[in-house]
Amino acid sequence: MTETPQTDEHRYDFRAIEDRWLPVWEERQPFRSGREDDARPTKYVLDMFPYPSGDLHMGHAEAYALGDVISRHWVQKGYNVLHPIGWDSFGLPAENAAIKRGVDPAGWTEDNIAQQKASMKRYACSFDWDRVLMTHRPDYYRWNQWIFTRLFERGLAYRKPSQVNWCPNDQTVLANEQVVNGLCERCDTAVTKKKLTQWYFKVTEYADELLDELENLRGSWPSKVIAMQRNWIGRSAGADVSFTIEGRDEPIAIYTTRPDTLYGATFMVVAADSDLAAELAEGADDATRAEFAAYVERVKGENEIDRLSTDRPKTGVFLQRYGINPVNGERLPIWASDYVLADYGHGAIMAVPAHDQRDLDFARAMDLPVRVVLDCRDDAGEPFGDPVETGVAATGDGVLVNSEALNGLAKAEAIAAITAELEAAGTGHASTNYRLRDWLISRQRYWGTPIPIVHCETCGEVPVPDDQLPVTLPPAEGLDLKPKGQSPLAAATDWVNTTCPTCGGAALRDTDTMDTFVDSSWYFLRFLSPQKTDGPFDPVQAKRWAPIDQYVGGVTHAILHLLYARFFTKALRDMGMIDFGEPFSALLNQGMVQMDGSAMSKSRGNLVRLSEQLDEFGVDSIRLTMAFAGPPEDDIDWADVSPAGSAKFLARAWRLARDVTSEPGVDPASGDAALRAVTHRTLAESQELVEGFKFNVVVARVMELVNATRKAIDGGAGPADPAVREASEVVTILLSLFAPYCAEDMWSMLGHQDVALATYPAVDESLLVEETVTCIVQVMGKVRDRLEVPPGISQDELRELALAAPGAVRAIGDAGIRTVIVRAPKLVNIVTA
RNA sequence: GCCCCGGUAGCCCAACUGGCAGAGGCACGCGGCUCAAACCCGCGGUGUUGUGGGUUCGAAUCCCACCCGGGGCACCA
Repeated sequence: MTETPQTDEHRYDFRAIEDRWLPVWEERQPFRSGREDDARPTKYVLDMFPYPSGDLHMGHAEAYALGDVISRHWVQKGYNVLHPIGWDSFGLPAENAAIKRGVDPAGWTEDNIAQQKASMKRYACSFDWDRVLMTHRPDYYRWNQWIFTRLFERGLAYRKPSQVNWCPNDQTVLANEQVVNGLCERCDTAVTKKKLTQWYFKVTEYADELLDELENLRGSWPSKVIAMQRNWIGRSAGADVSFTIEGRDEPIAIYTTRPDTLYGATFMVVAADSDLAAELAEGADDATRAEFAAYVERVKGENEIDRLSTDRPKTGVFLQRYGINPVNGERLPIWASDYVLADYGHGAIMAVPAHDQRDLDFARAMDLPVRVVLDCRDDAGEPFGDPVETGVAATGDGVLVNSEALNGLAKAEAIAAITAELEAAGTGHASTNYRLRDWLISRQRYWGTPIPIVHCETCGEVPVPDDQLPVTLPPAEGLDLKPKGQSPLAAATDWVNTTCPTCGGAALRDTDTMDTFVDSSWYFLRFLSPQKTDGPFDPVQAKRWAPIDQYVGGVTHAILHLLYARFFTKALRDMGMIDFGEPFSALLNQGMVQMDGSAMSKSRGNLVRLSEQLDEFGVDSIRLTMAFAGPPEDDIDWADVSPAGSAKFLARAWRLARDVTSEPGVDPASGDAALRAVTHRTLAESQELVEGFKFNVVVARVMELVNATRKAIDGGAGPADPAVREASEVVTILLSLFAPYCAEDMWSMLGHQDVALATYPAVDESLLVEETVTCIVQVMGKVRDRLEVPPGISQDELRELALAAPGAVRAIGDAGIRTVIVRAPKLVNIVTA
C-alpha cells in the first residue's frame, strides 16, 4: 500500500484531510498556466472576480464551486486551462467603511483581499495564483486611464451637460443601469435628477452590434440574459418627421414608430424638462410662461419613484404655440408634459390619441380631440370601441381610414407608403431609436480611477499623455471623504493644480473618478499578462487565450457588467488590439443561495455563514452540496439541502479507496464485468453531463457507482478484484471535481499523486454494449408485457415475438389488430381495431 | 402591458430526438450490527407530471388557452 501517513486509517476525517493536502498543493501548484512551451490546447475559464467587502460568503462558495467543476474537468481532459482570479477592489463599500471608521480605504481593501485569498485557498479553488490582479492598484488602473484616453481620441469618451441620475445619499451621479426601479442600486435611496456636465462612454455607437450579435450567443448564453440585454438596448424602428412651428424659424423633428397614424395626430407634446420646451414657452404670453415655470419646478421635484408610478394622472401645460402637420397642414396645439422624455428620440412627439394609450389618457385629461385613422377589428370581426368612450386606444393592426391616399392600406403597408412619401417631400425619413443611453462614467467619489483629463483655459480638455500615466490617487489622509456632491479629490489642491500637457500653462485636473464598472470591463484581458508594464495586455497572449471559453457568475450582472464588457471588447477590436468582438463565448449563470426563501445579503444579514459551514461540514461537503443541490442556474435554498448528507456520502466514497487491496496498475480486464459496465457507463455519461452543466446529475451518477462498488466489495467480487480498483479510481477522478480534498486522499490511498492532473480515463466502448435489452410490449399505448431480446434484433422478428407475448395476447383478446409499431429493440406498440 | 424561465413523490430533483413516470439525495419507517446507542449495512416509492383542450399508435416532453411562482423591461412615442 501507500506510504502516505494517515491520521486514522479507519475513519474519514475531513479536518485531518484538509490539513494534510492544503500545504502539499501550496507547494506543488497544480494549476499554473503560464508556461510558453505548454503544447496542450487552451481553455480560458473565468469566474467573475469578487468585490472585497468582507470574507467570502455562501454566494461566492456556490459560484467558485461550480466554476471549479468546469475548470478541473478541462484539466483532466488534457487542456491547458487558464483559471485566474483577482479583485474588483475599487468602489463605494470601501469608501463608506473608511468614512465610518476613519481609516484609509486602501488598508481596509487590502485586509479584506488577504482574508478572501486565504479563504479561497482553503476552499481549494483551482486558481492560477501567479496571475492575481487588483483593480485599485496603480499598475492596474493606469490602464483604465490609458484606455480612457484612447476612447477619448476616438470620440467614444466625451463630456456633455445633461439631466443625470443623482443619488442624494451617496451624493454621486449614477449610470442608467445603476438605477433599479427608481432606486440607487447601492443604497436603495430614491434617485433624483440633476443637470450636470459629465463624462460618457458612447455605448450607443455600438447599439446595433450589441443587439445583433446576441444572436450568435444563443445556445451558449442563457436565453434569459439575451432577452434582458435585448430589452435593455430596446431598438425600435420608425420615422423622424419634421413639423413646422409657427413663430419659429426651424422646424422640429419628432420620432414615431407609427407614421401610418400621422393623419390622426391632434396635438403635439414636448418634454417639460427639455430645452425645446423652455424655448417654446419663452415665445408665449406671460401667464403661460408663469404656468410653465411652475410646472417645470414641480416636475423637477419628483423623484424617479413618483415619475415611474403607473396610472398616475397625466399633467401638462398648453404652451400657446402650434405646429403644422406636414401631411395635411393642420394646426396642432403644442403641450409640455412629463410623460415625454427629454433624452429619447427628439424629446418631442406627435400625439395620436386614438391609437396610443398615453396620448389618449392625456387627450381625455385635457379634453383634446381624438381622431380614428385605423379601423381595428377583434378576432370576431367586431369593430373596436370608440376610444373616447372606452378609454382604450386602438393599438392593434387594421385598415387605414380618414388618411387620404393611405386609406385602405394595412398598417405595415401604410408605414412603408407614408415613409416614402415623407422622404420624397423632404419632411421625414425612416429612423431607428434605442432605449440604451450612453454610459455615464463620472463619479463624485474618492475610491476609483481618476479621470486622466486636465482642464486648461486655453486648450480645453486635454488628455494626460501616456508617459505621465498613471494619474495616481492622492492619499486619502487629510481628505474629507464624506459625500458632499463634489469629488473629495477637489480638496487635494496640490494634486488638482497642475500644468497643461499641451501649452504648459496653469491647469486643473478633472476631480471625478470613473465608475468601477470600467475596471471590470476589460480585466479578463489583463489576466493574460498581469505584469505587463508597456500596455494593458499582450496581444500575443490575447490571441493565444481569448476570448473566454467559459464565463461563470451571477445573473445580477446580466445587463451592467456584461453589456459594458461587450462594448469595451468591440471598441478594443476597432482599435486593432484584439481580433474578436465578443468577450465571453459561453456564459453560465449560477443561482443565488437563500435561506428559507429569502436572499442572503449584507442588508438582511448573512443568514448562513460560510466559515461556520466549512468548520462544521468541511470544504468538500459544502462544495459537493452546492453542485448537487440542483441545476446550477436554480437558486439553492440552504434549508432544502443537506451538507451532512454530502459528508456522509464522501465518507462512503472514501472507504472504497481504503478497502481496495489490489496493486496500482493492475489490469482491470479480468475484473467483475458487471461493475466494469457500470464504471464505463458512468465515465461515458459524466463527461457529457459536466459539459452540459448538469453537475447535480454527475454527482448522482457517482453515487450510483459508489453504491455499485460497495456492493461488489461486500457481496460479490471482493476488495481484491481489479474492477473494484478501476471503479474506485474512476470515483476518485470524478469526485475530484467536487471534493478535491477527499479525492486527493483517496488517490493517495490508491497509490497515486495529484488527482487534479489525473487523465480522464478512456471509455471502453465494448463494455457499454448490452447483451440483452428489455423490450416494452404495449397494446394501445399501455405496457402489457416485457421481453428480453438481443440489441440487434430485426423489426420483423421482434414484431412476431411481441404478438406472441402472453401479456399482449391477453390484452388484445378478440379485437383485431390494426397496426403494429415496432421500434427495435426497445418498444413494440400494438394498435387494435 | 410586453419579454424570459419554471411547475414531476412530503422536500430537493432525474427522465435522450415523443417510447416502461423514478436515477440520486433529504426526511421518515422497519430490520441487521451493538449490552445499548451513534456510525455503518440492508429493505421500503401509485403520483391528477399545475389545469383544460389538441396533434400522435403513443405526450412530463410538441401545439393552443388558462392558472400559479420567479425574473427582466416599462409614460422609450
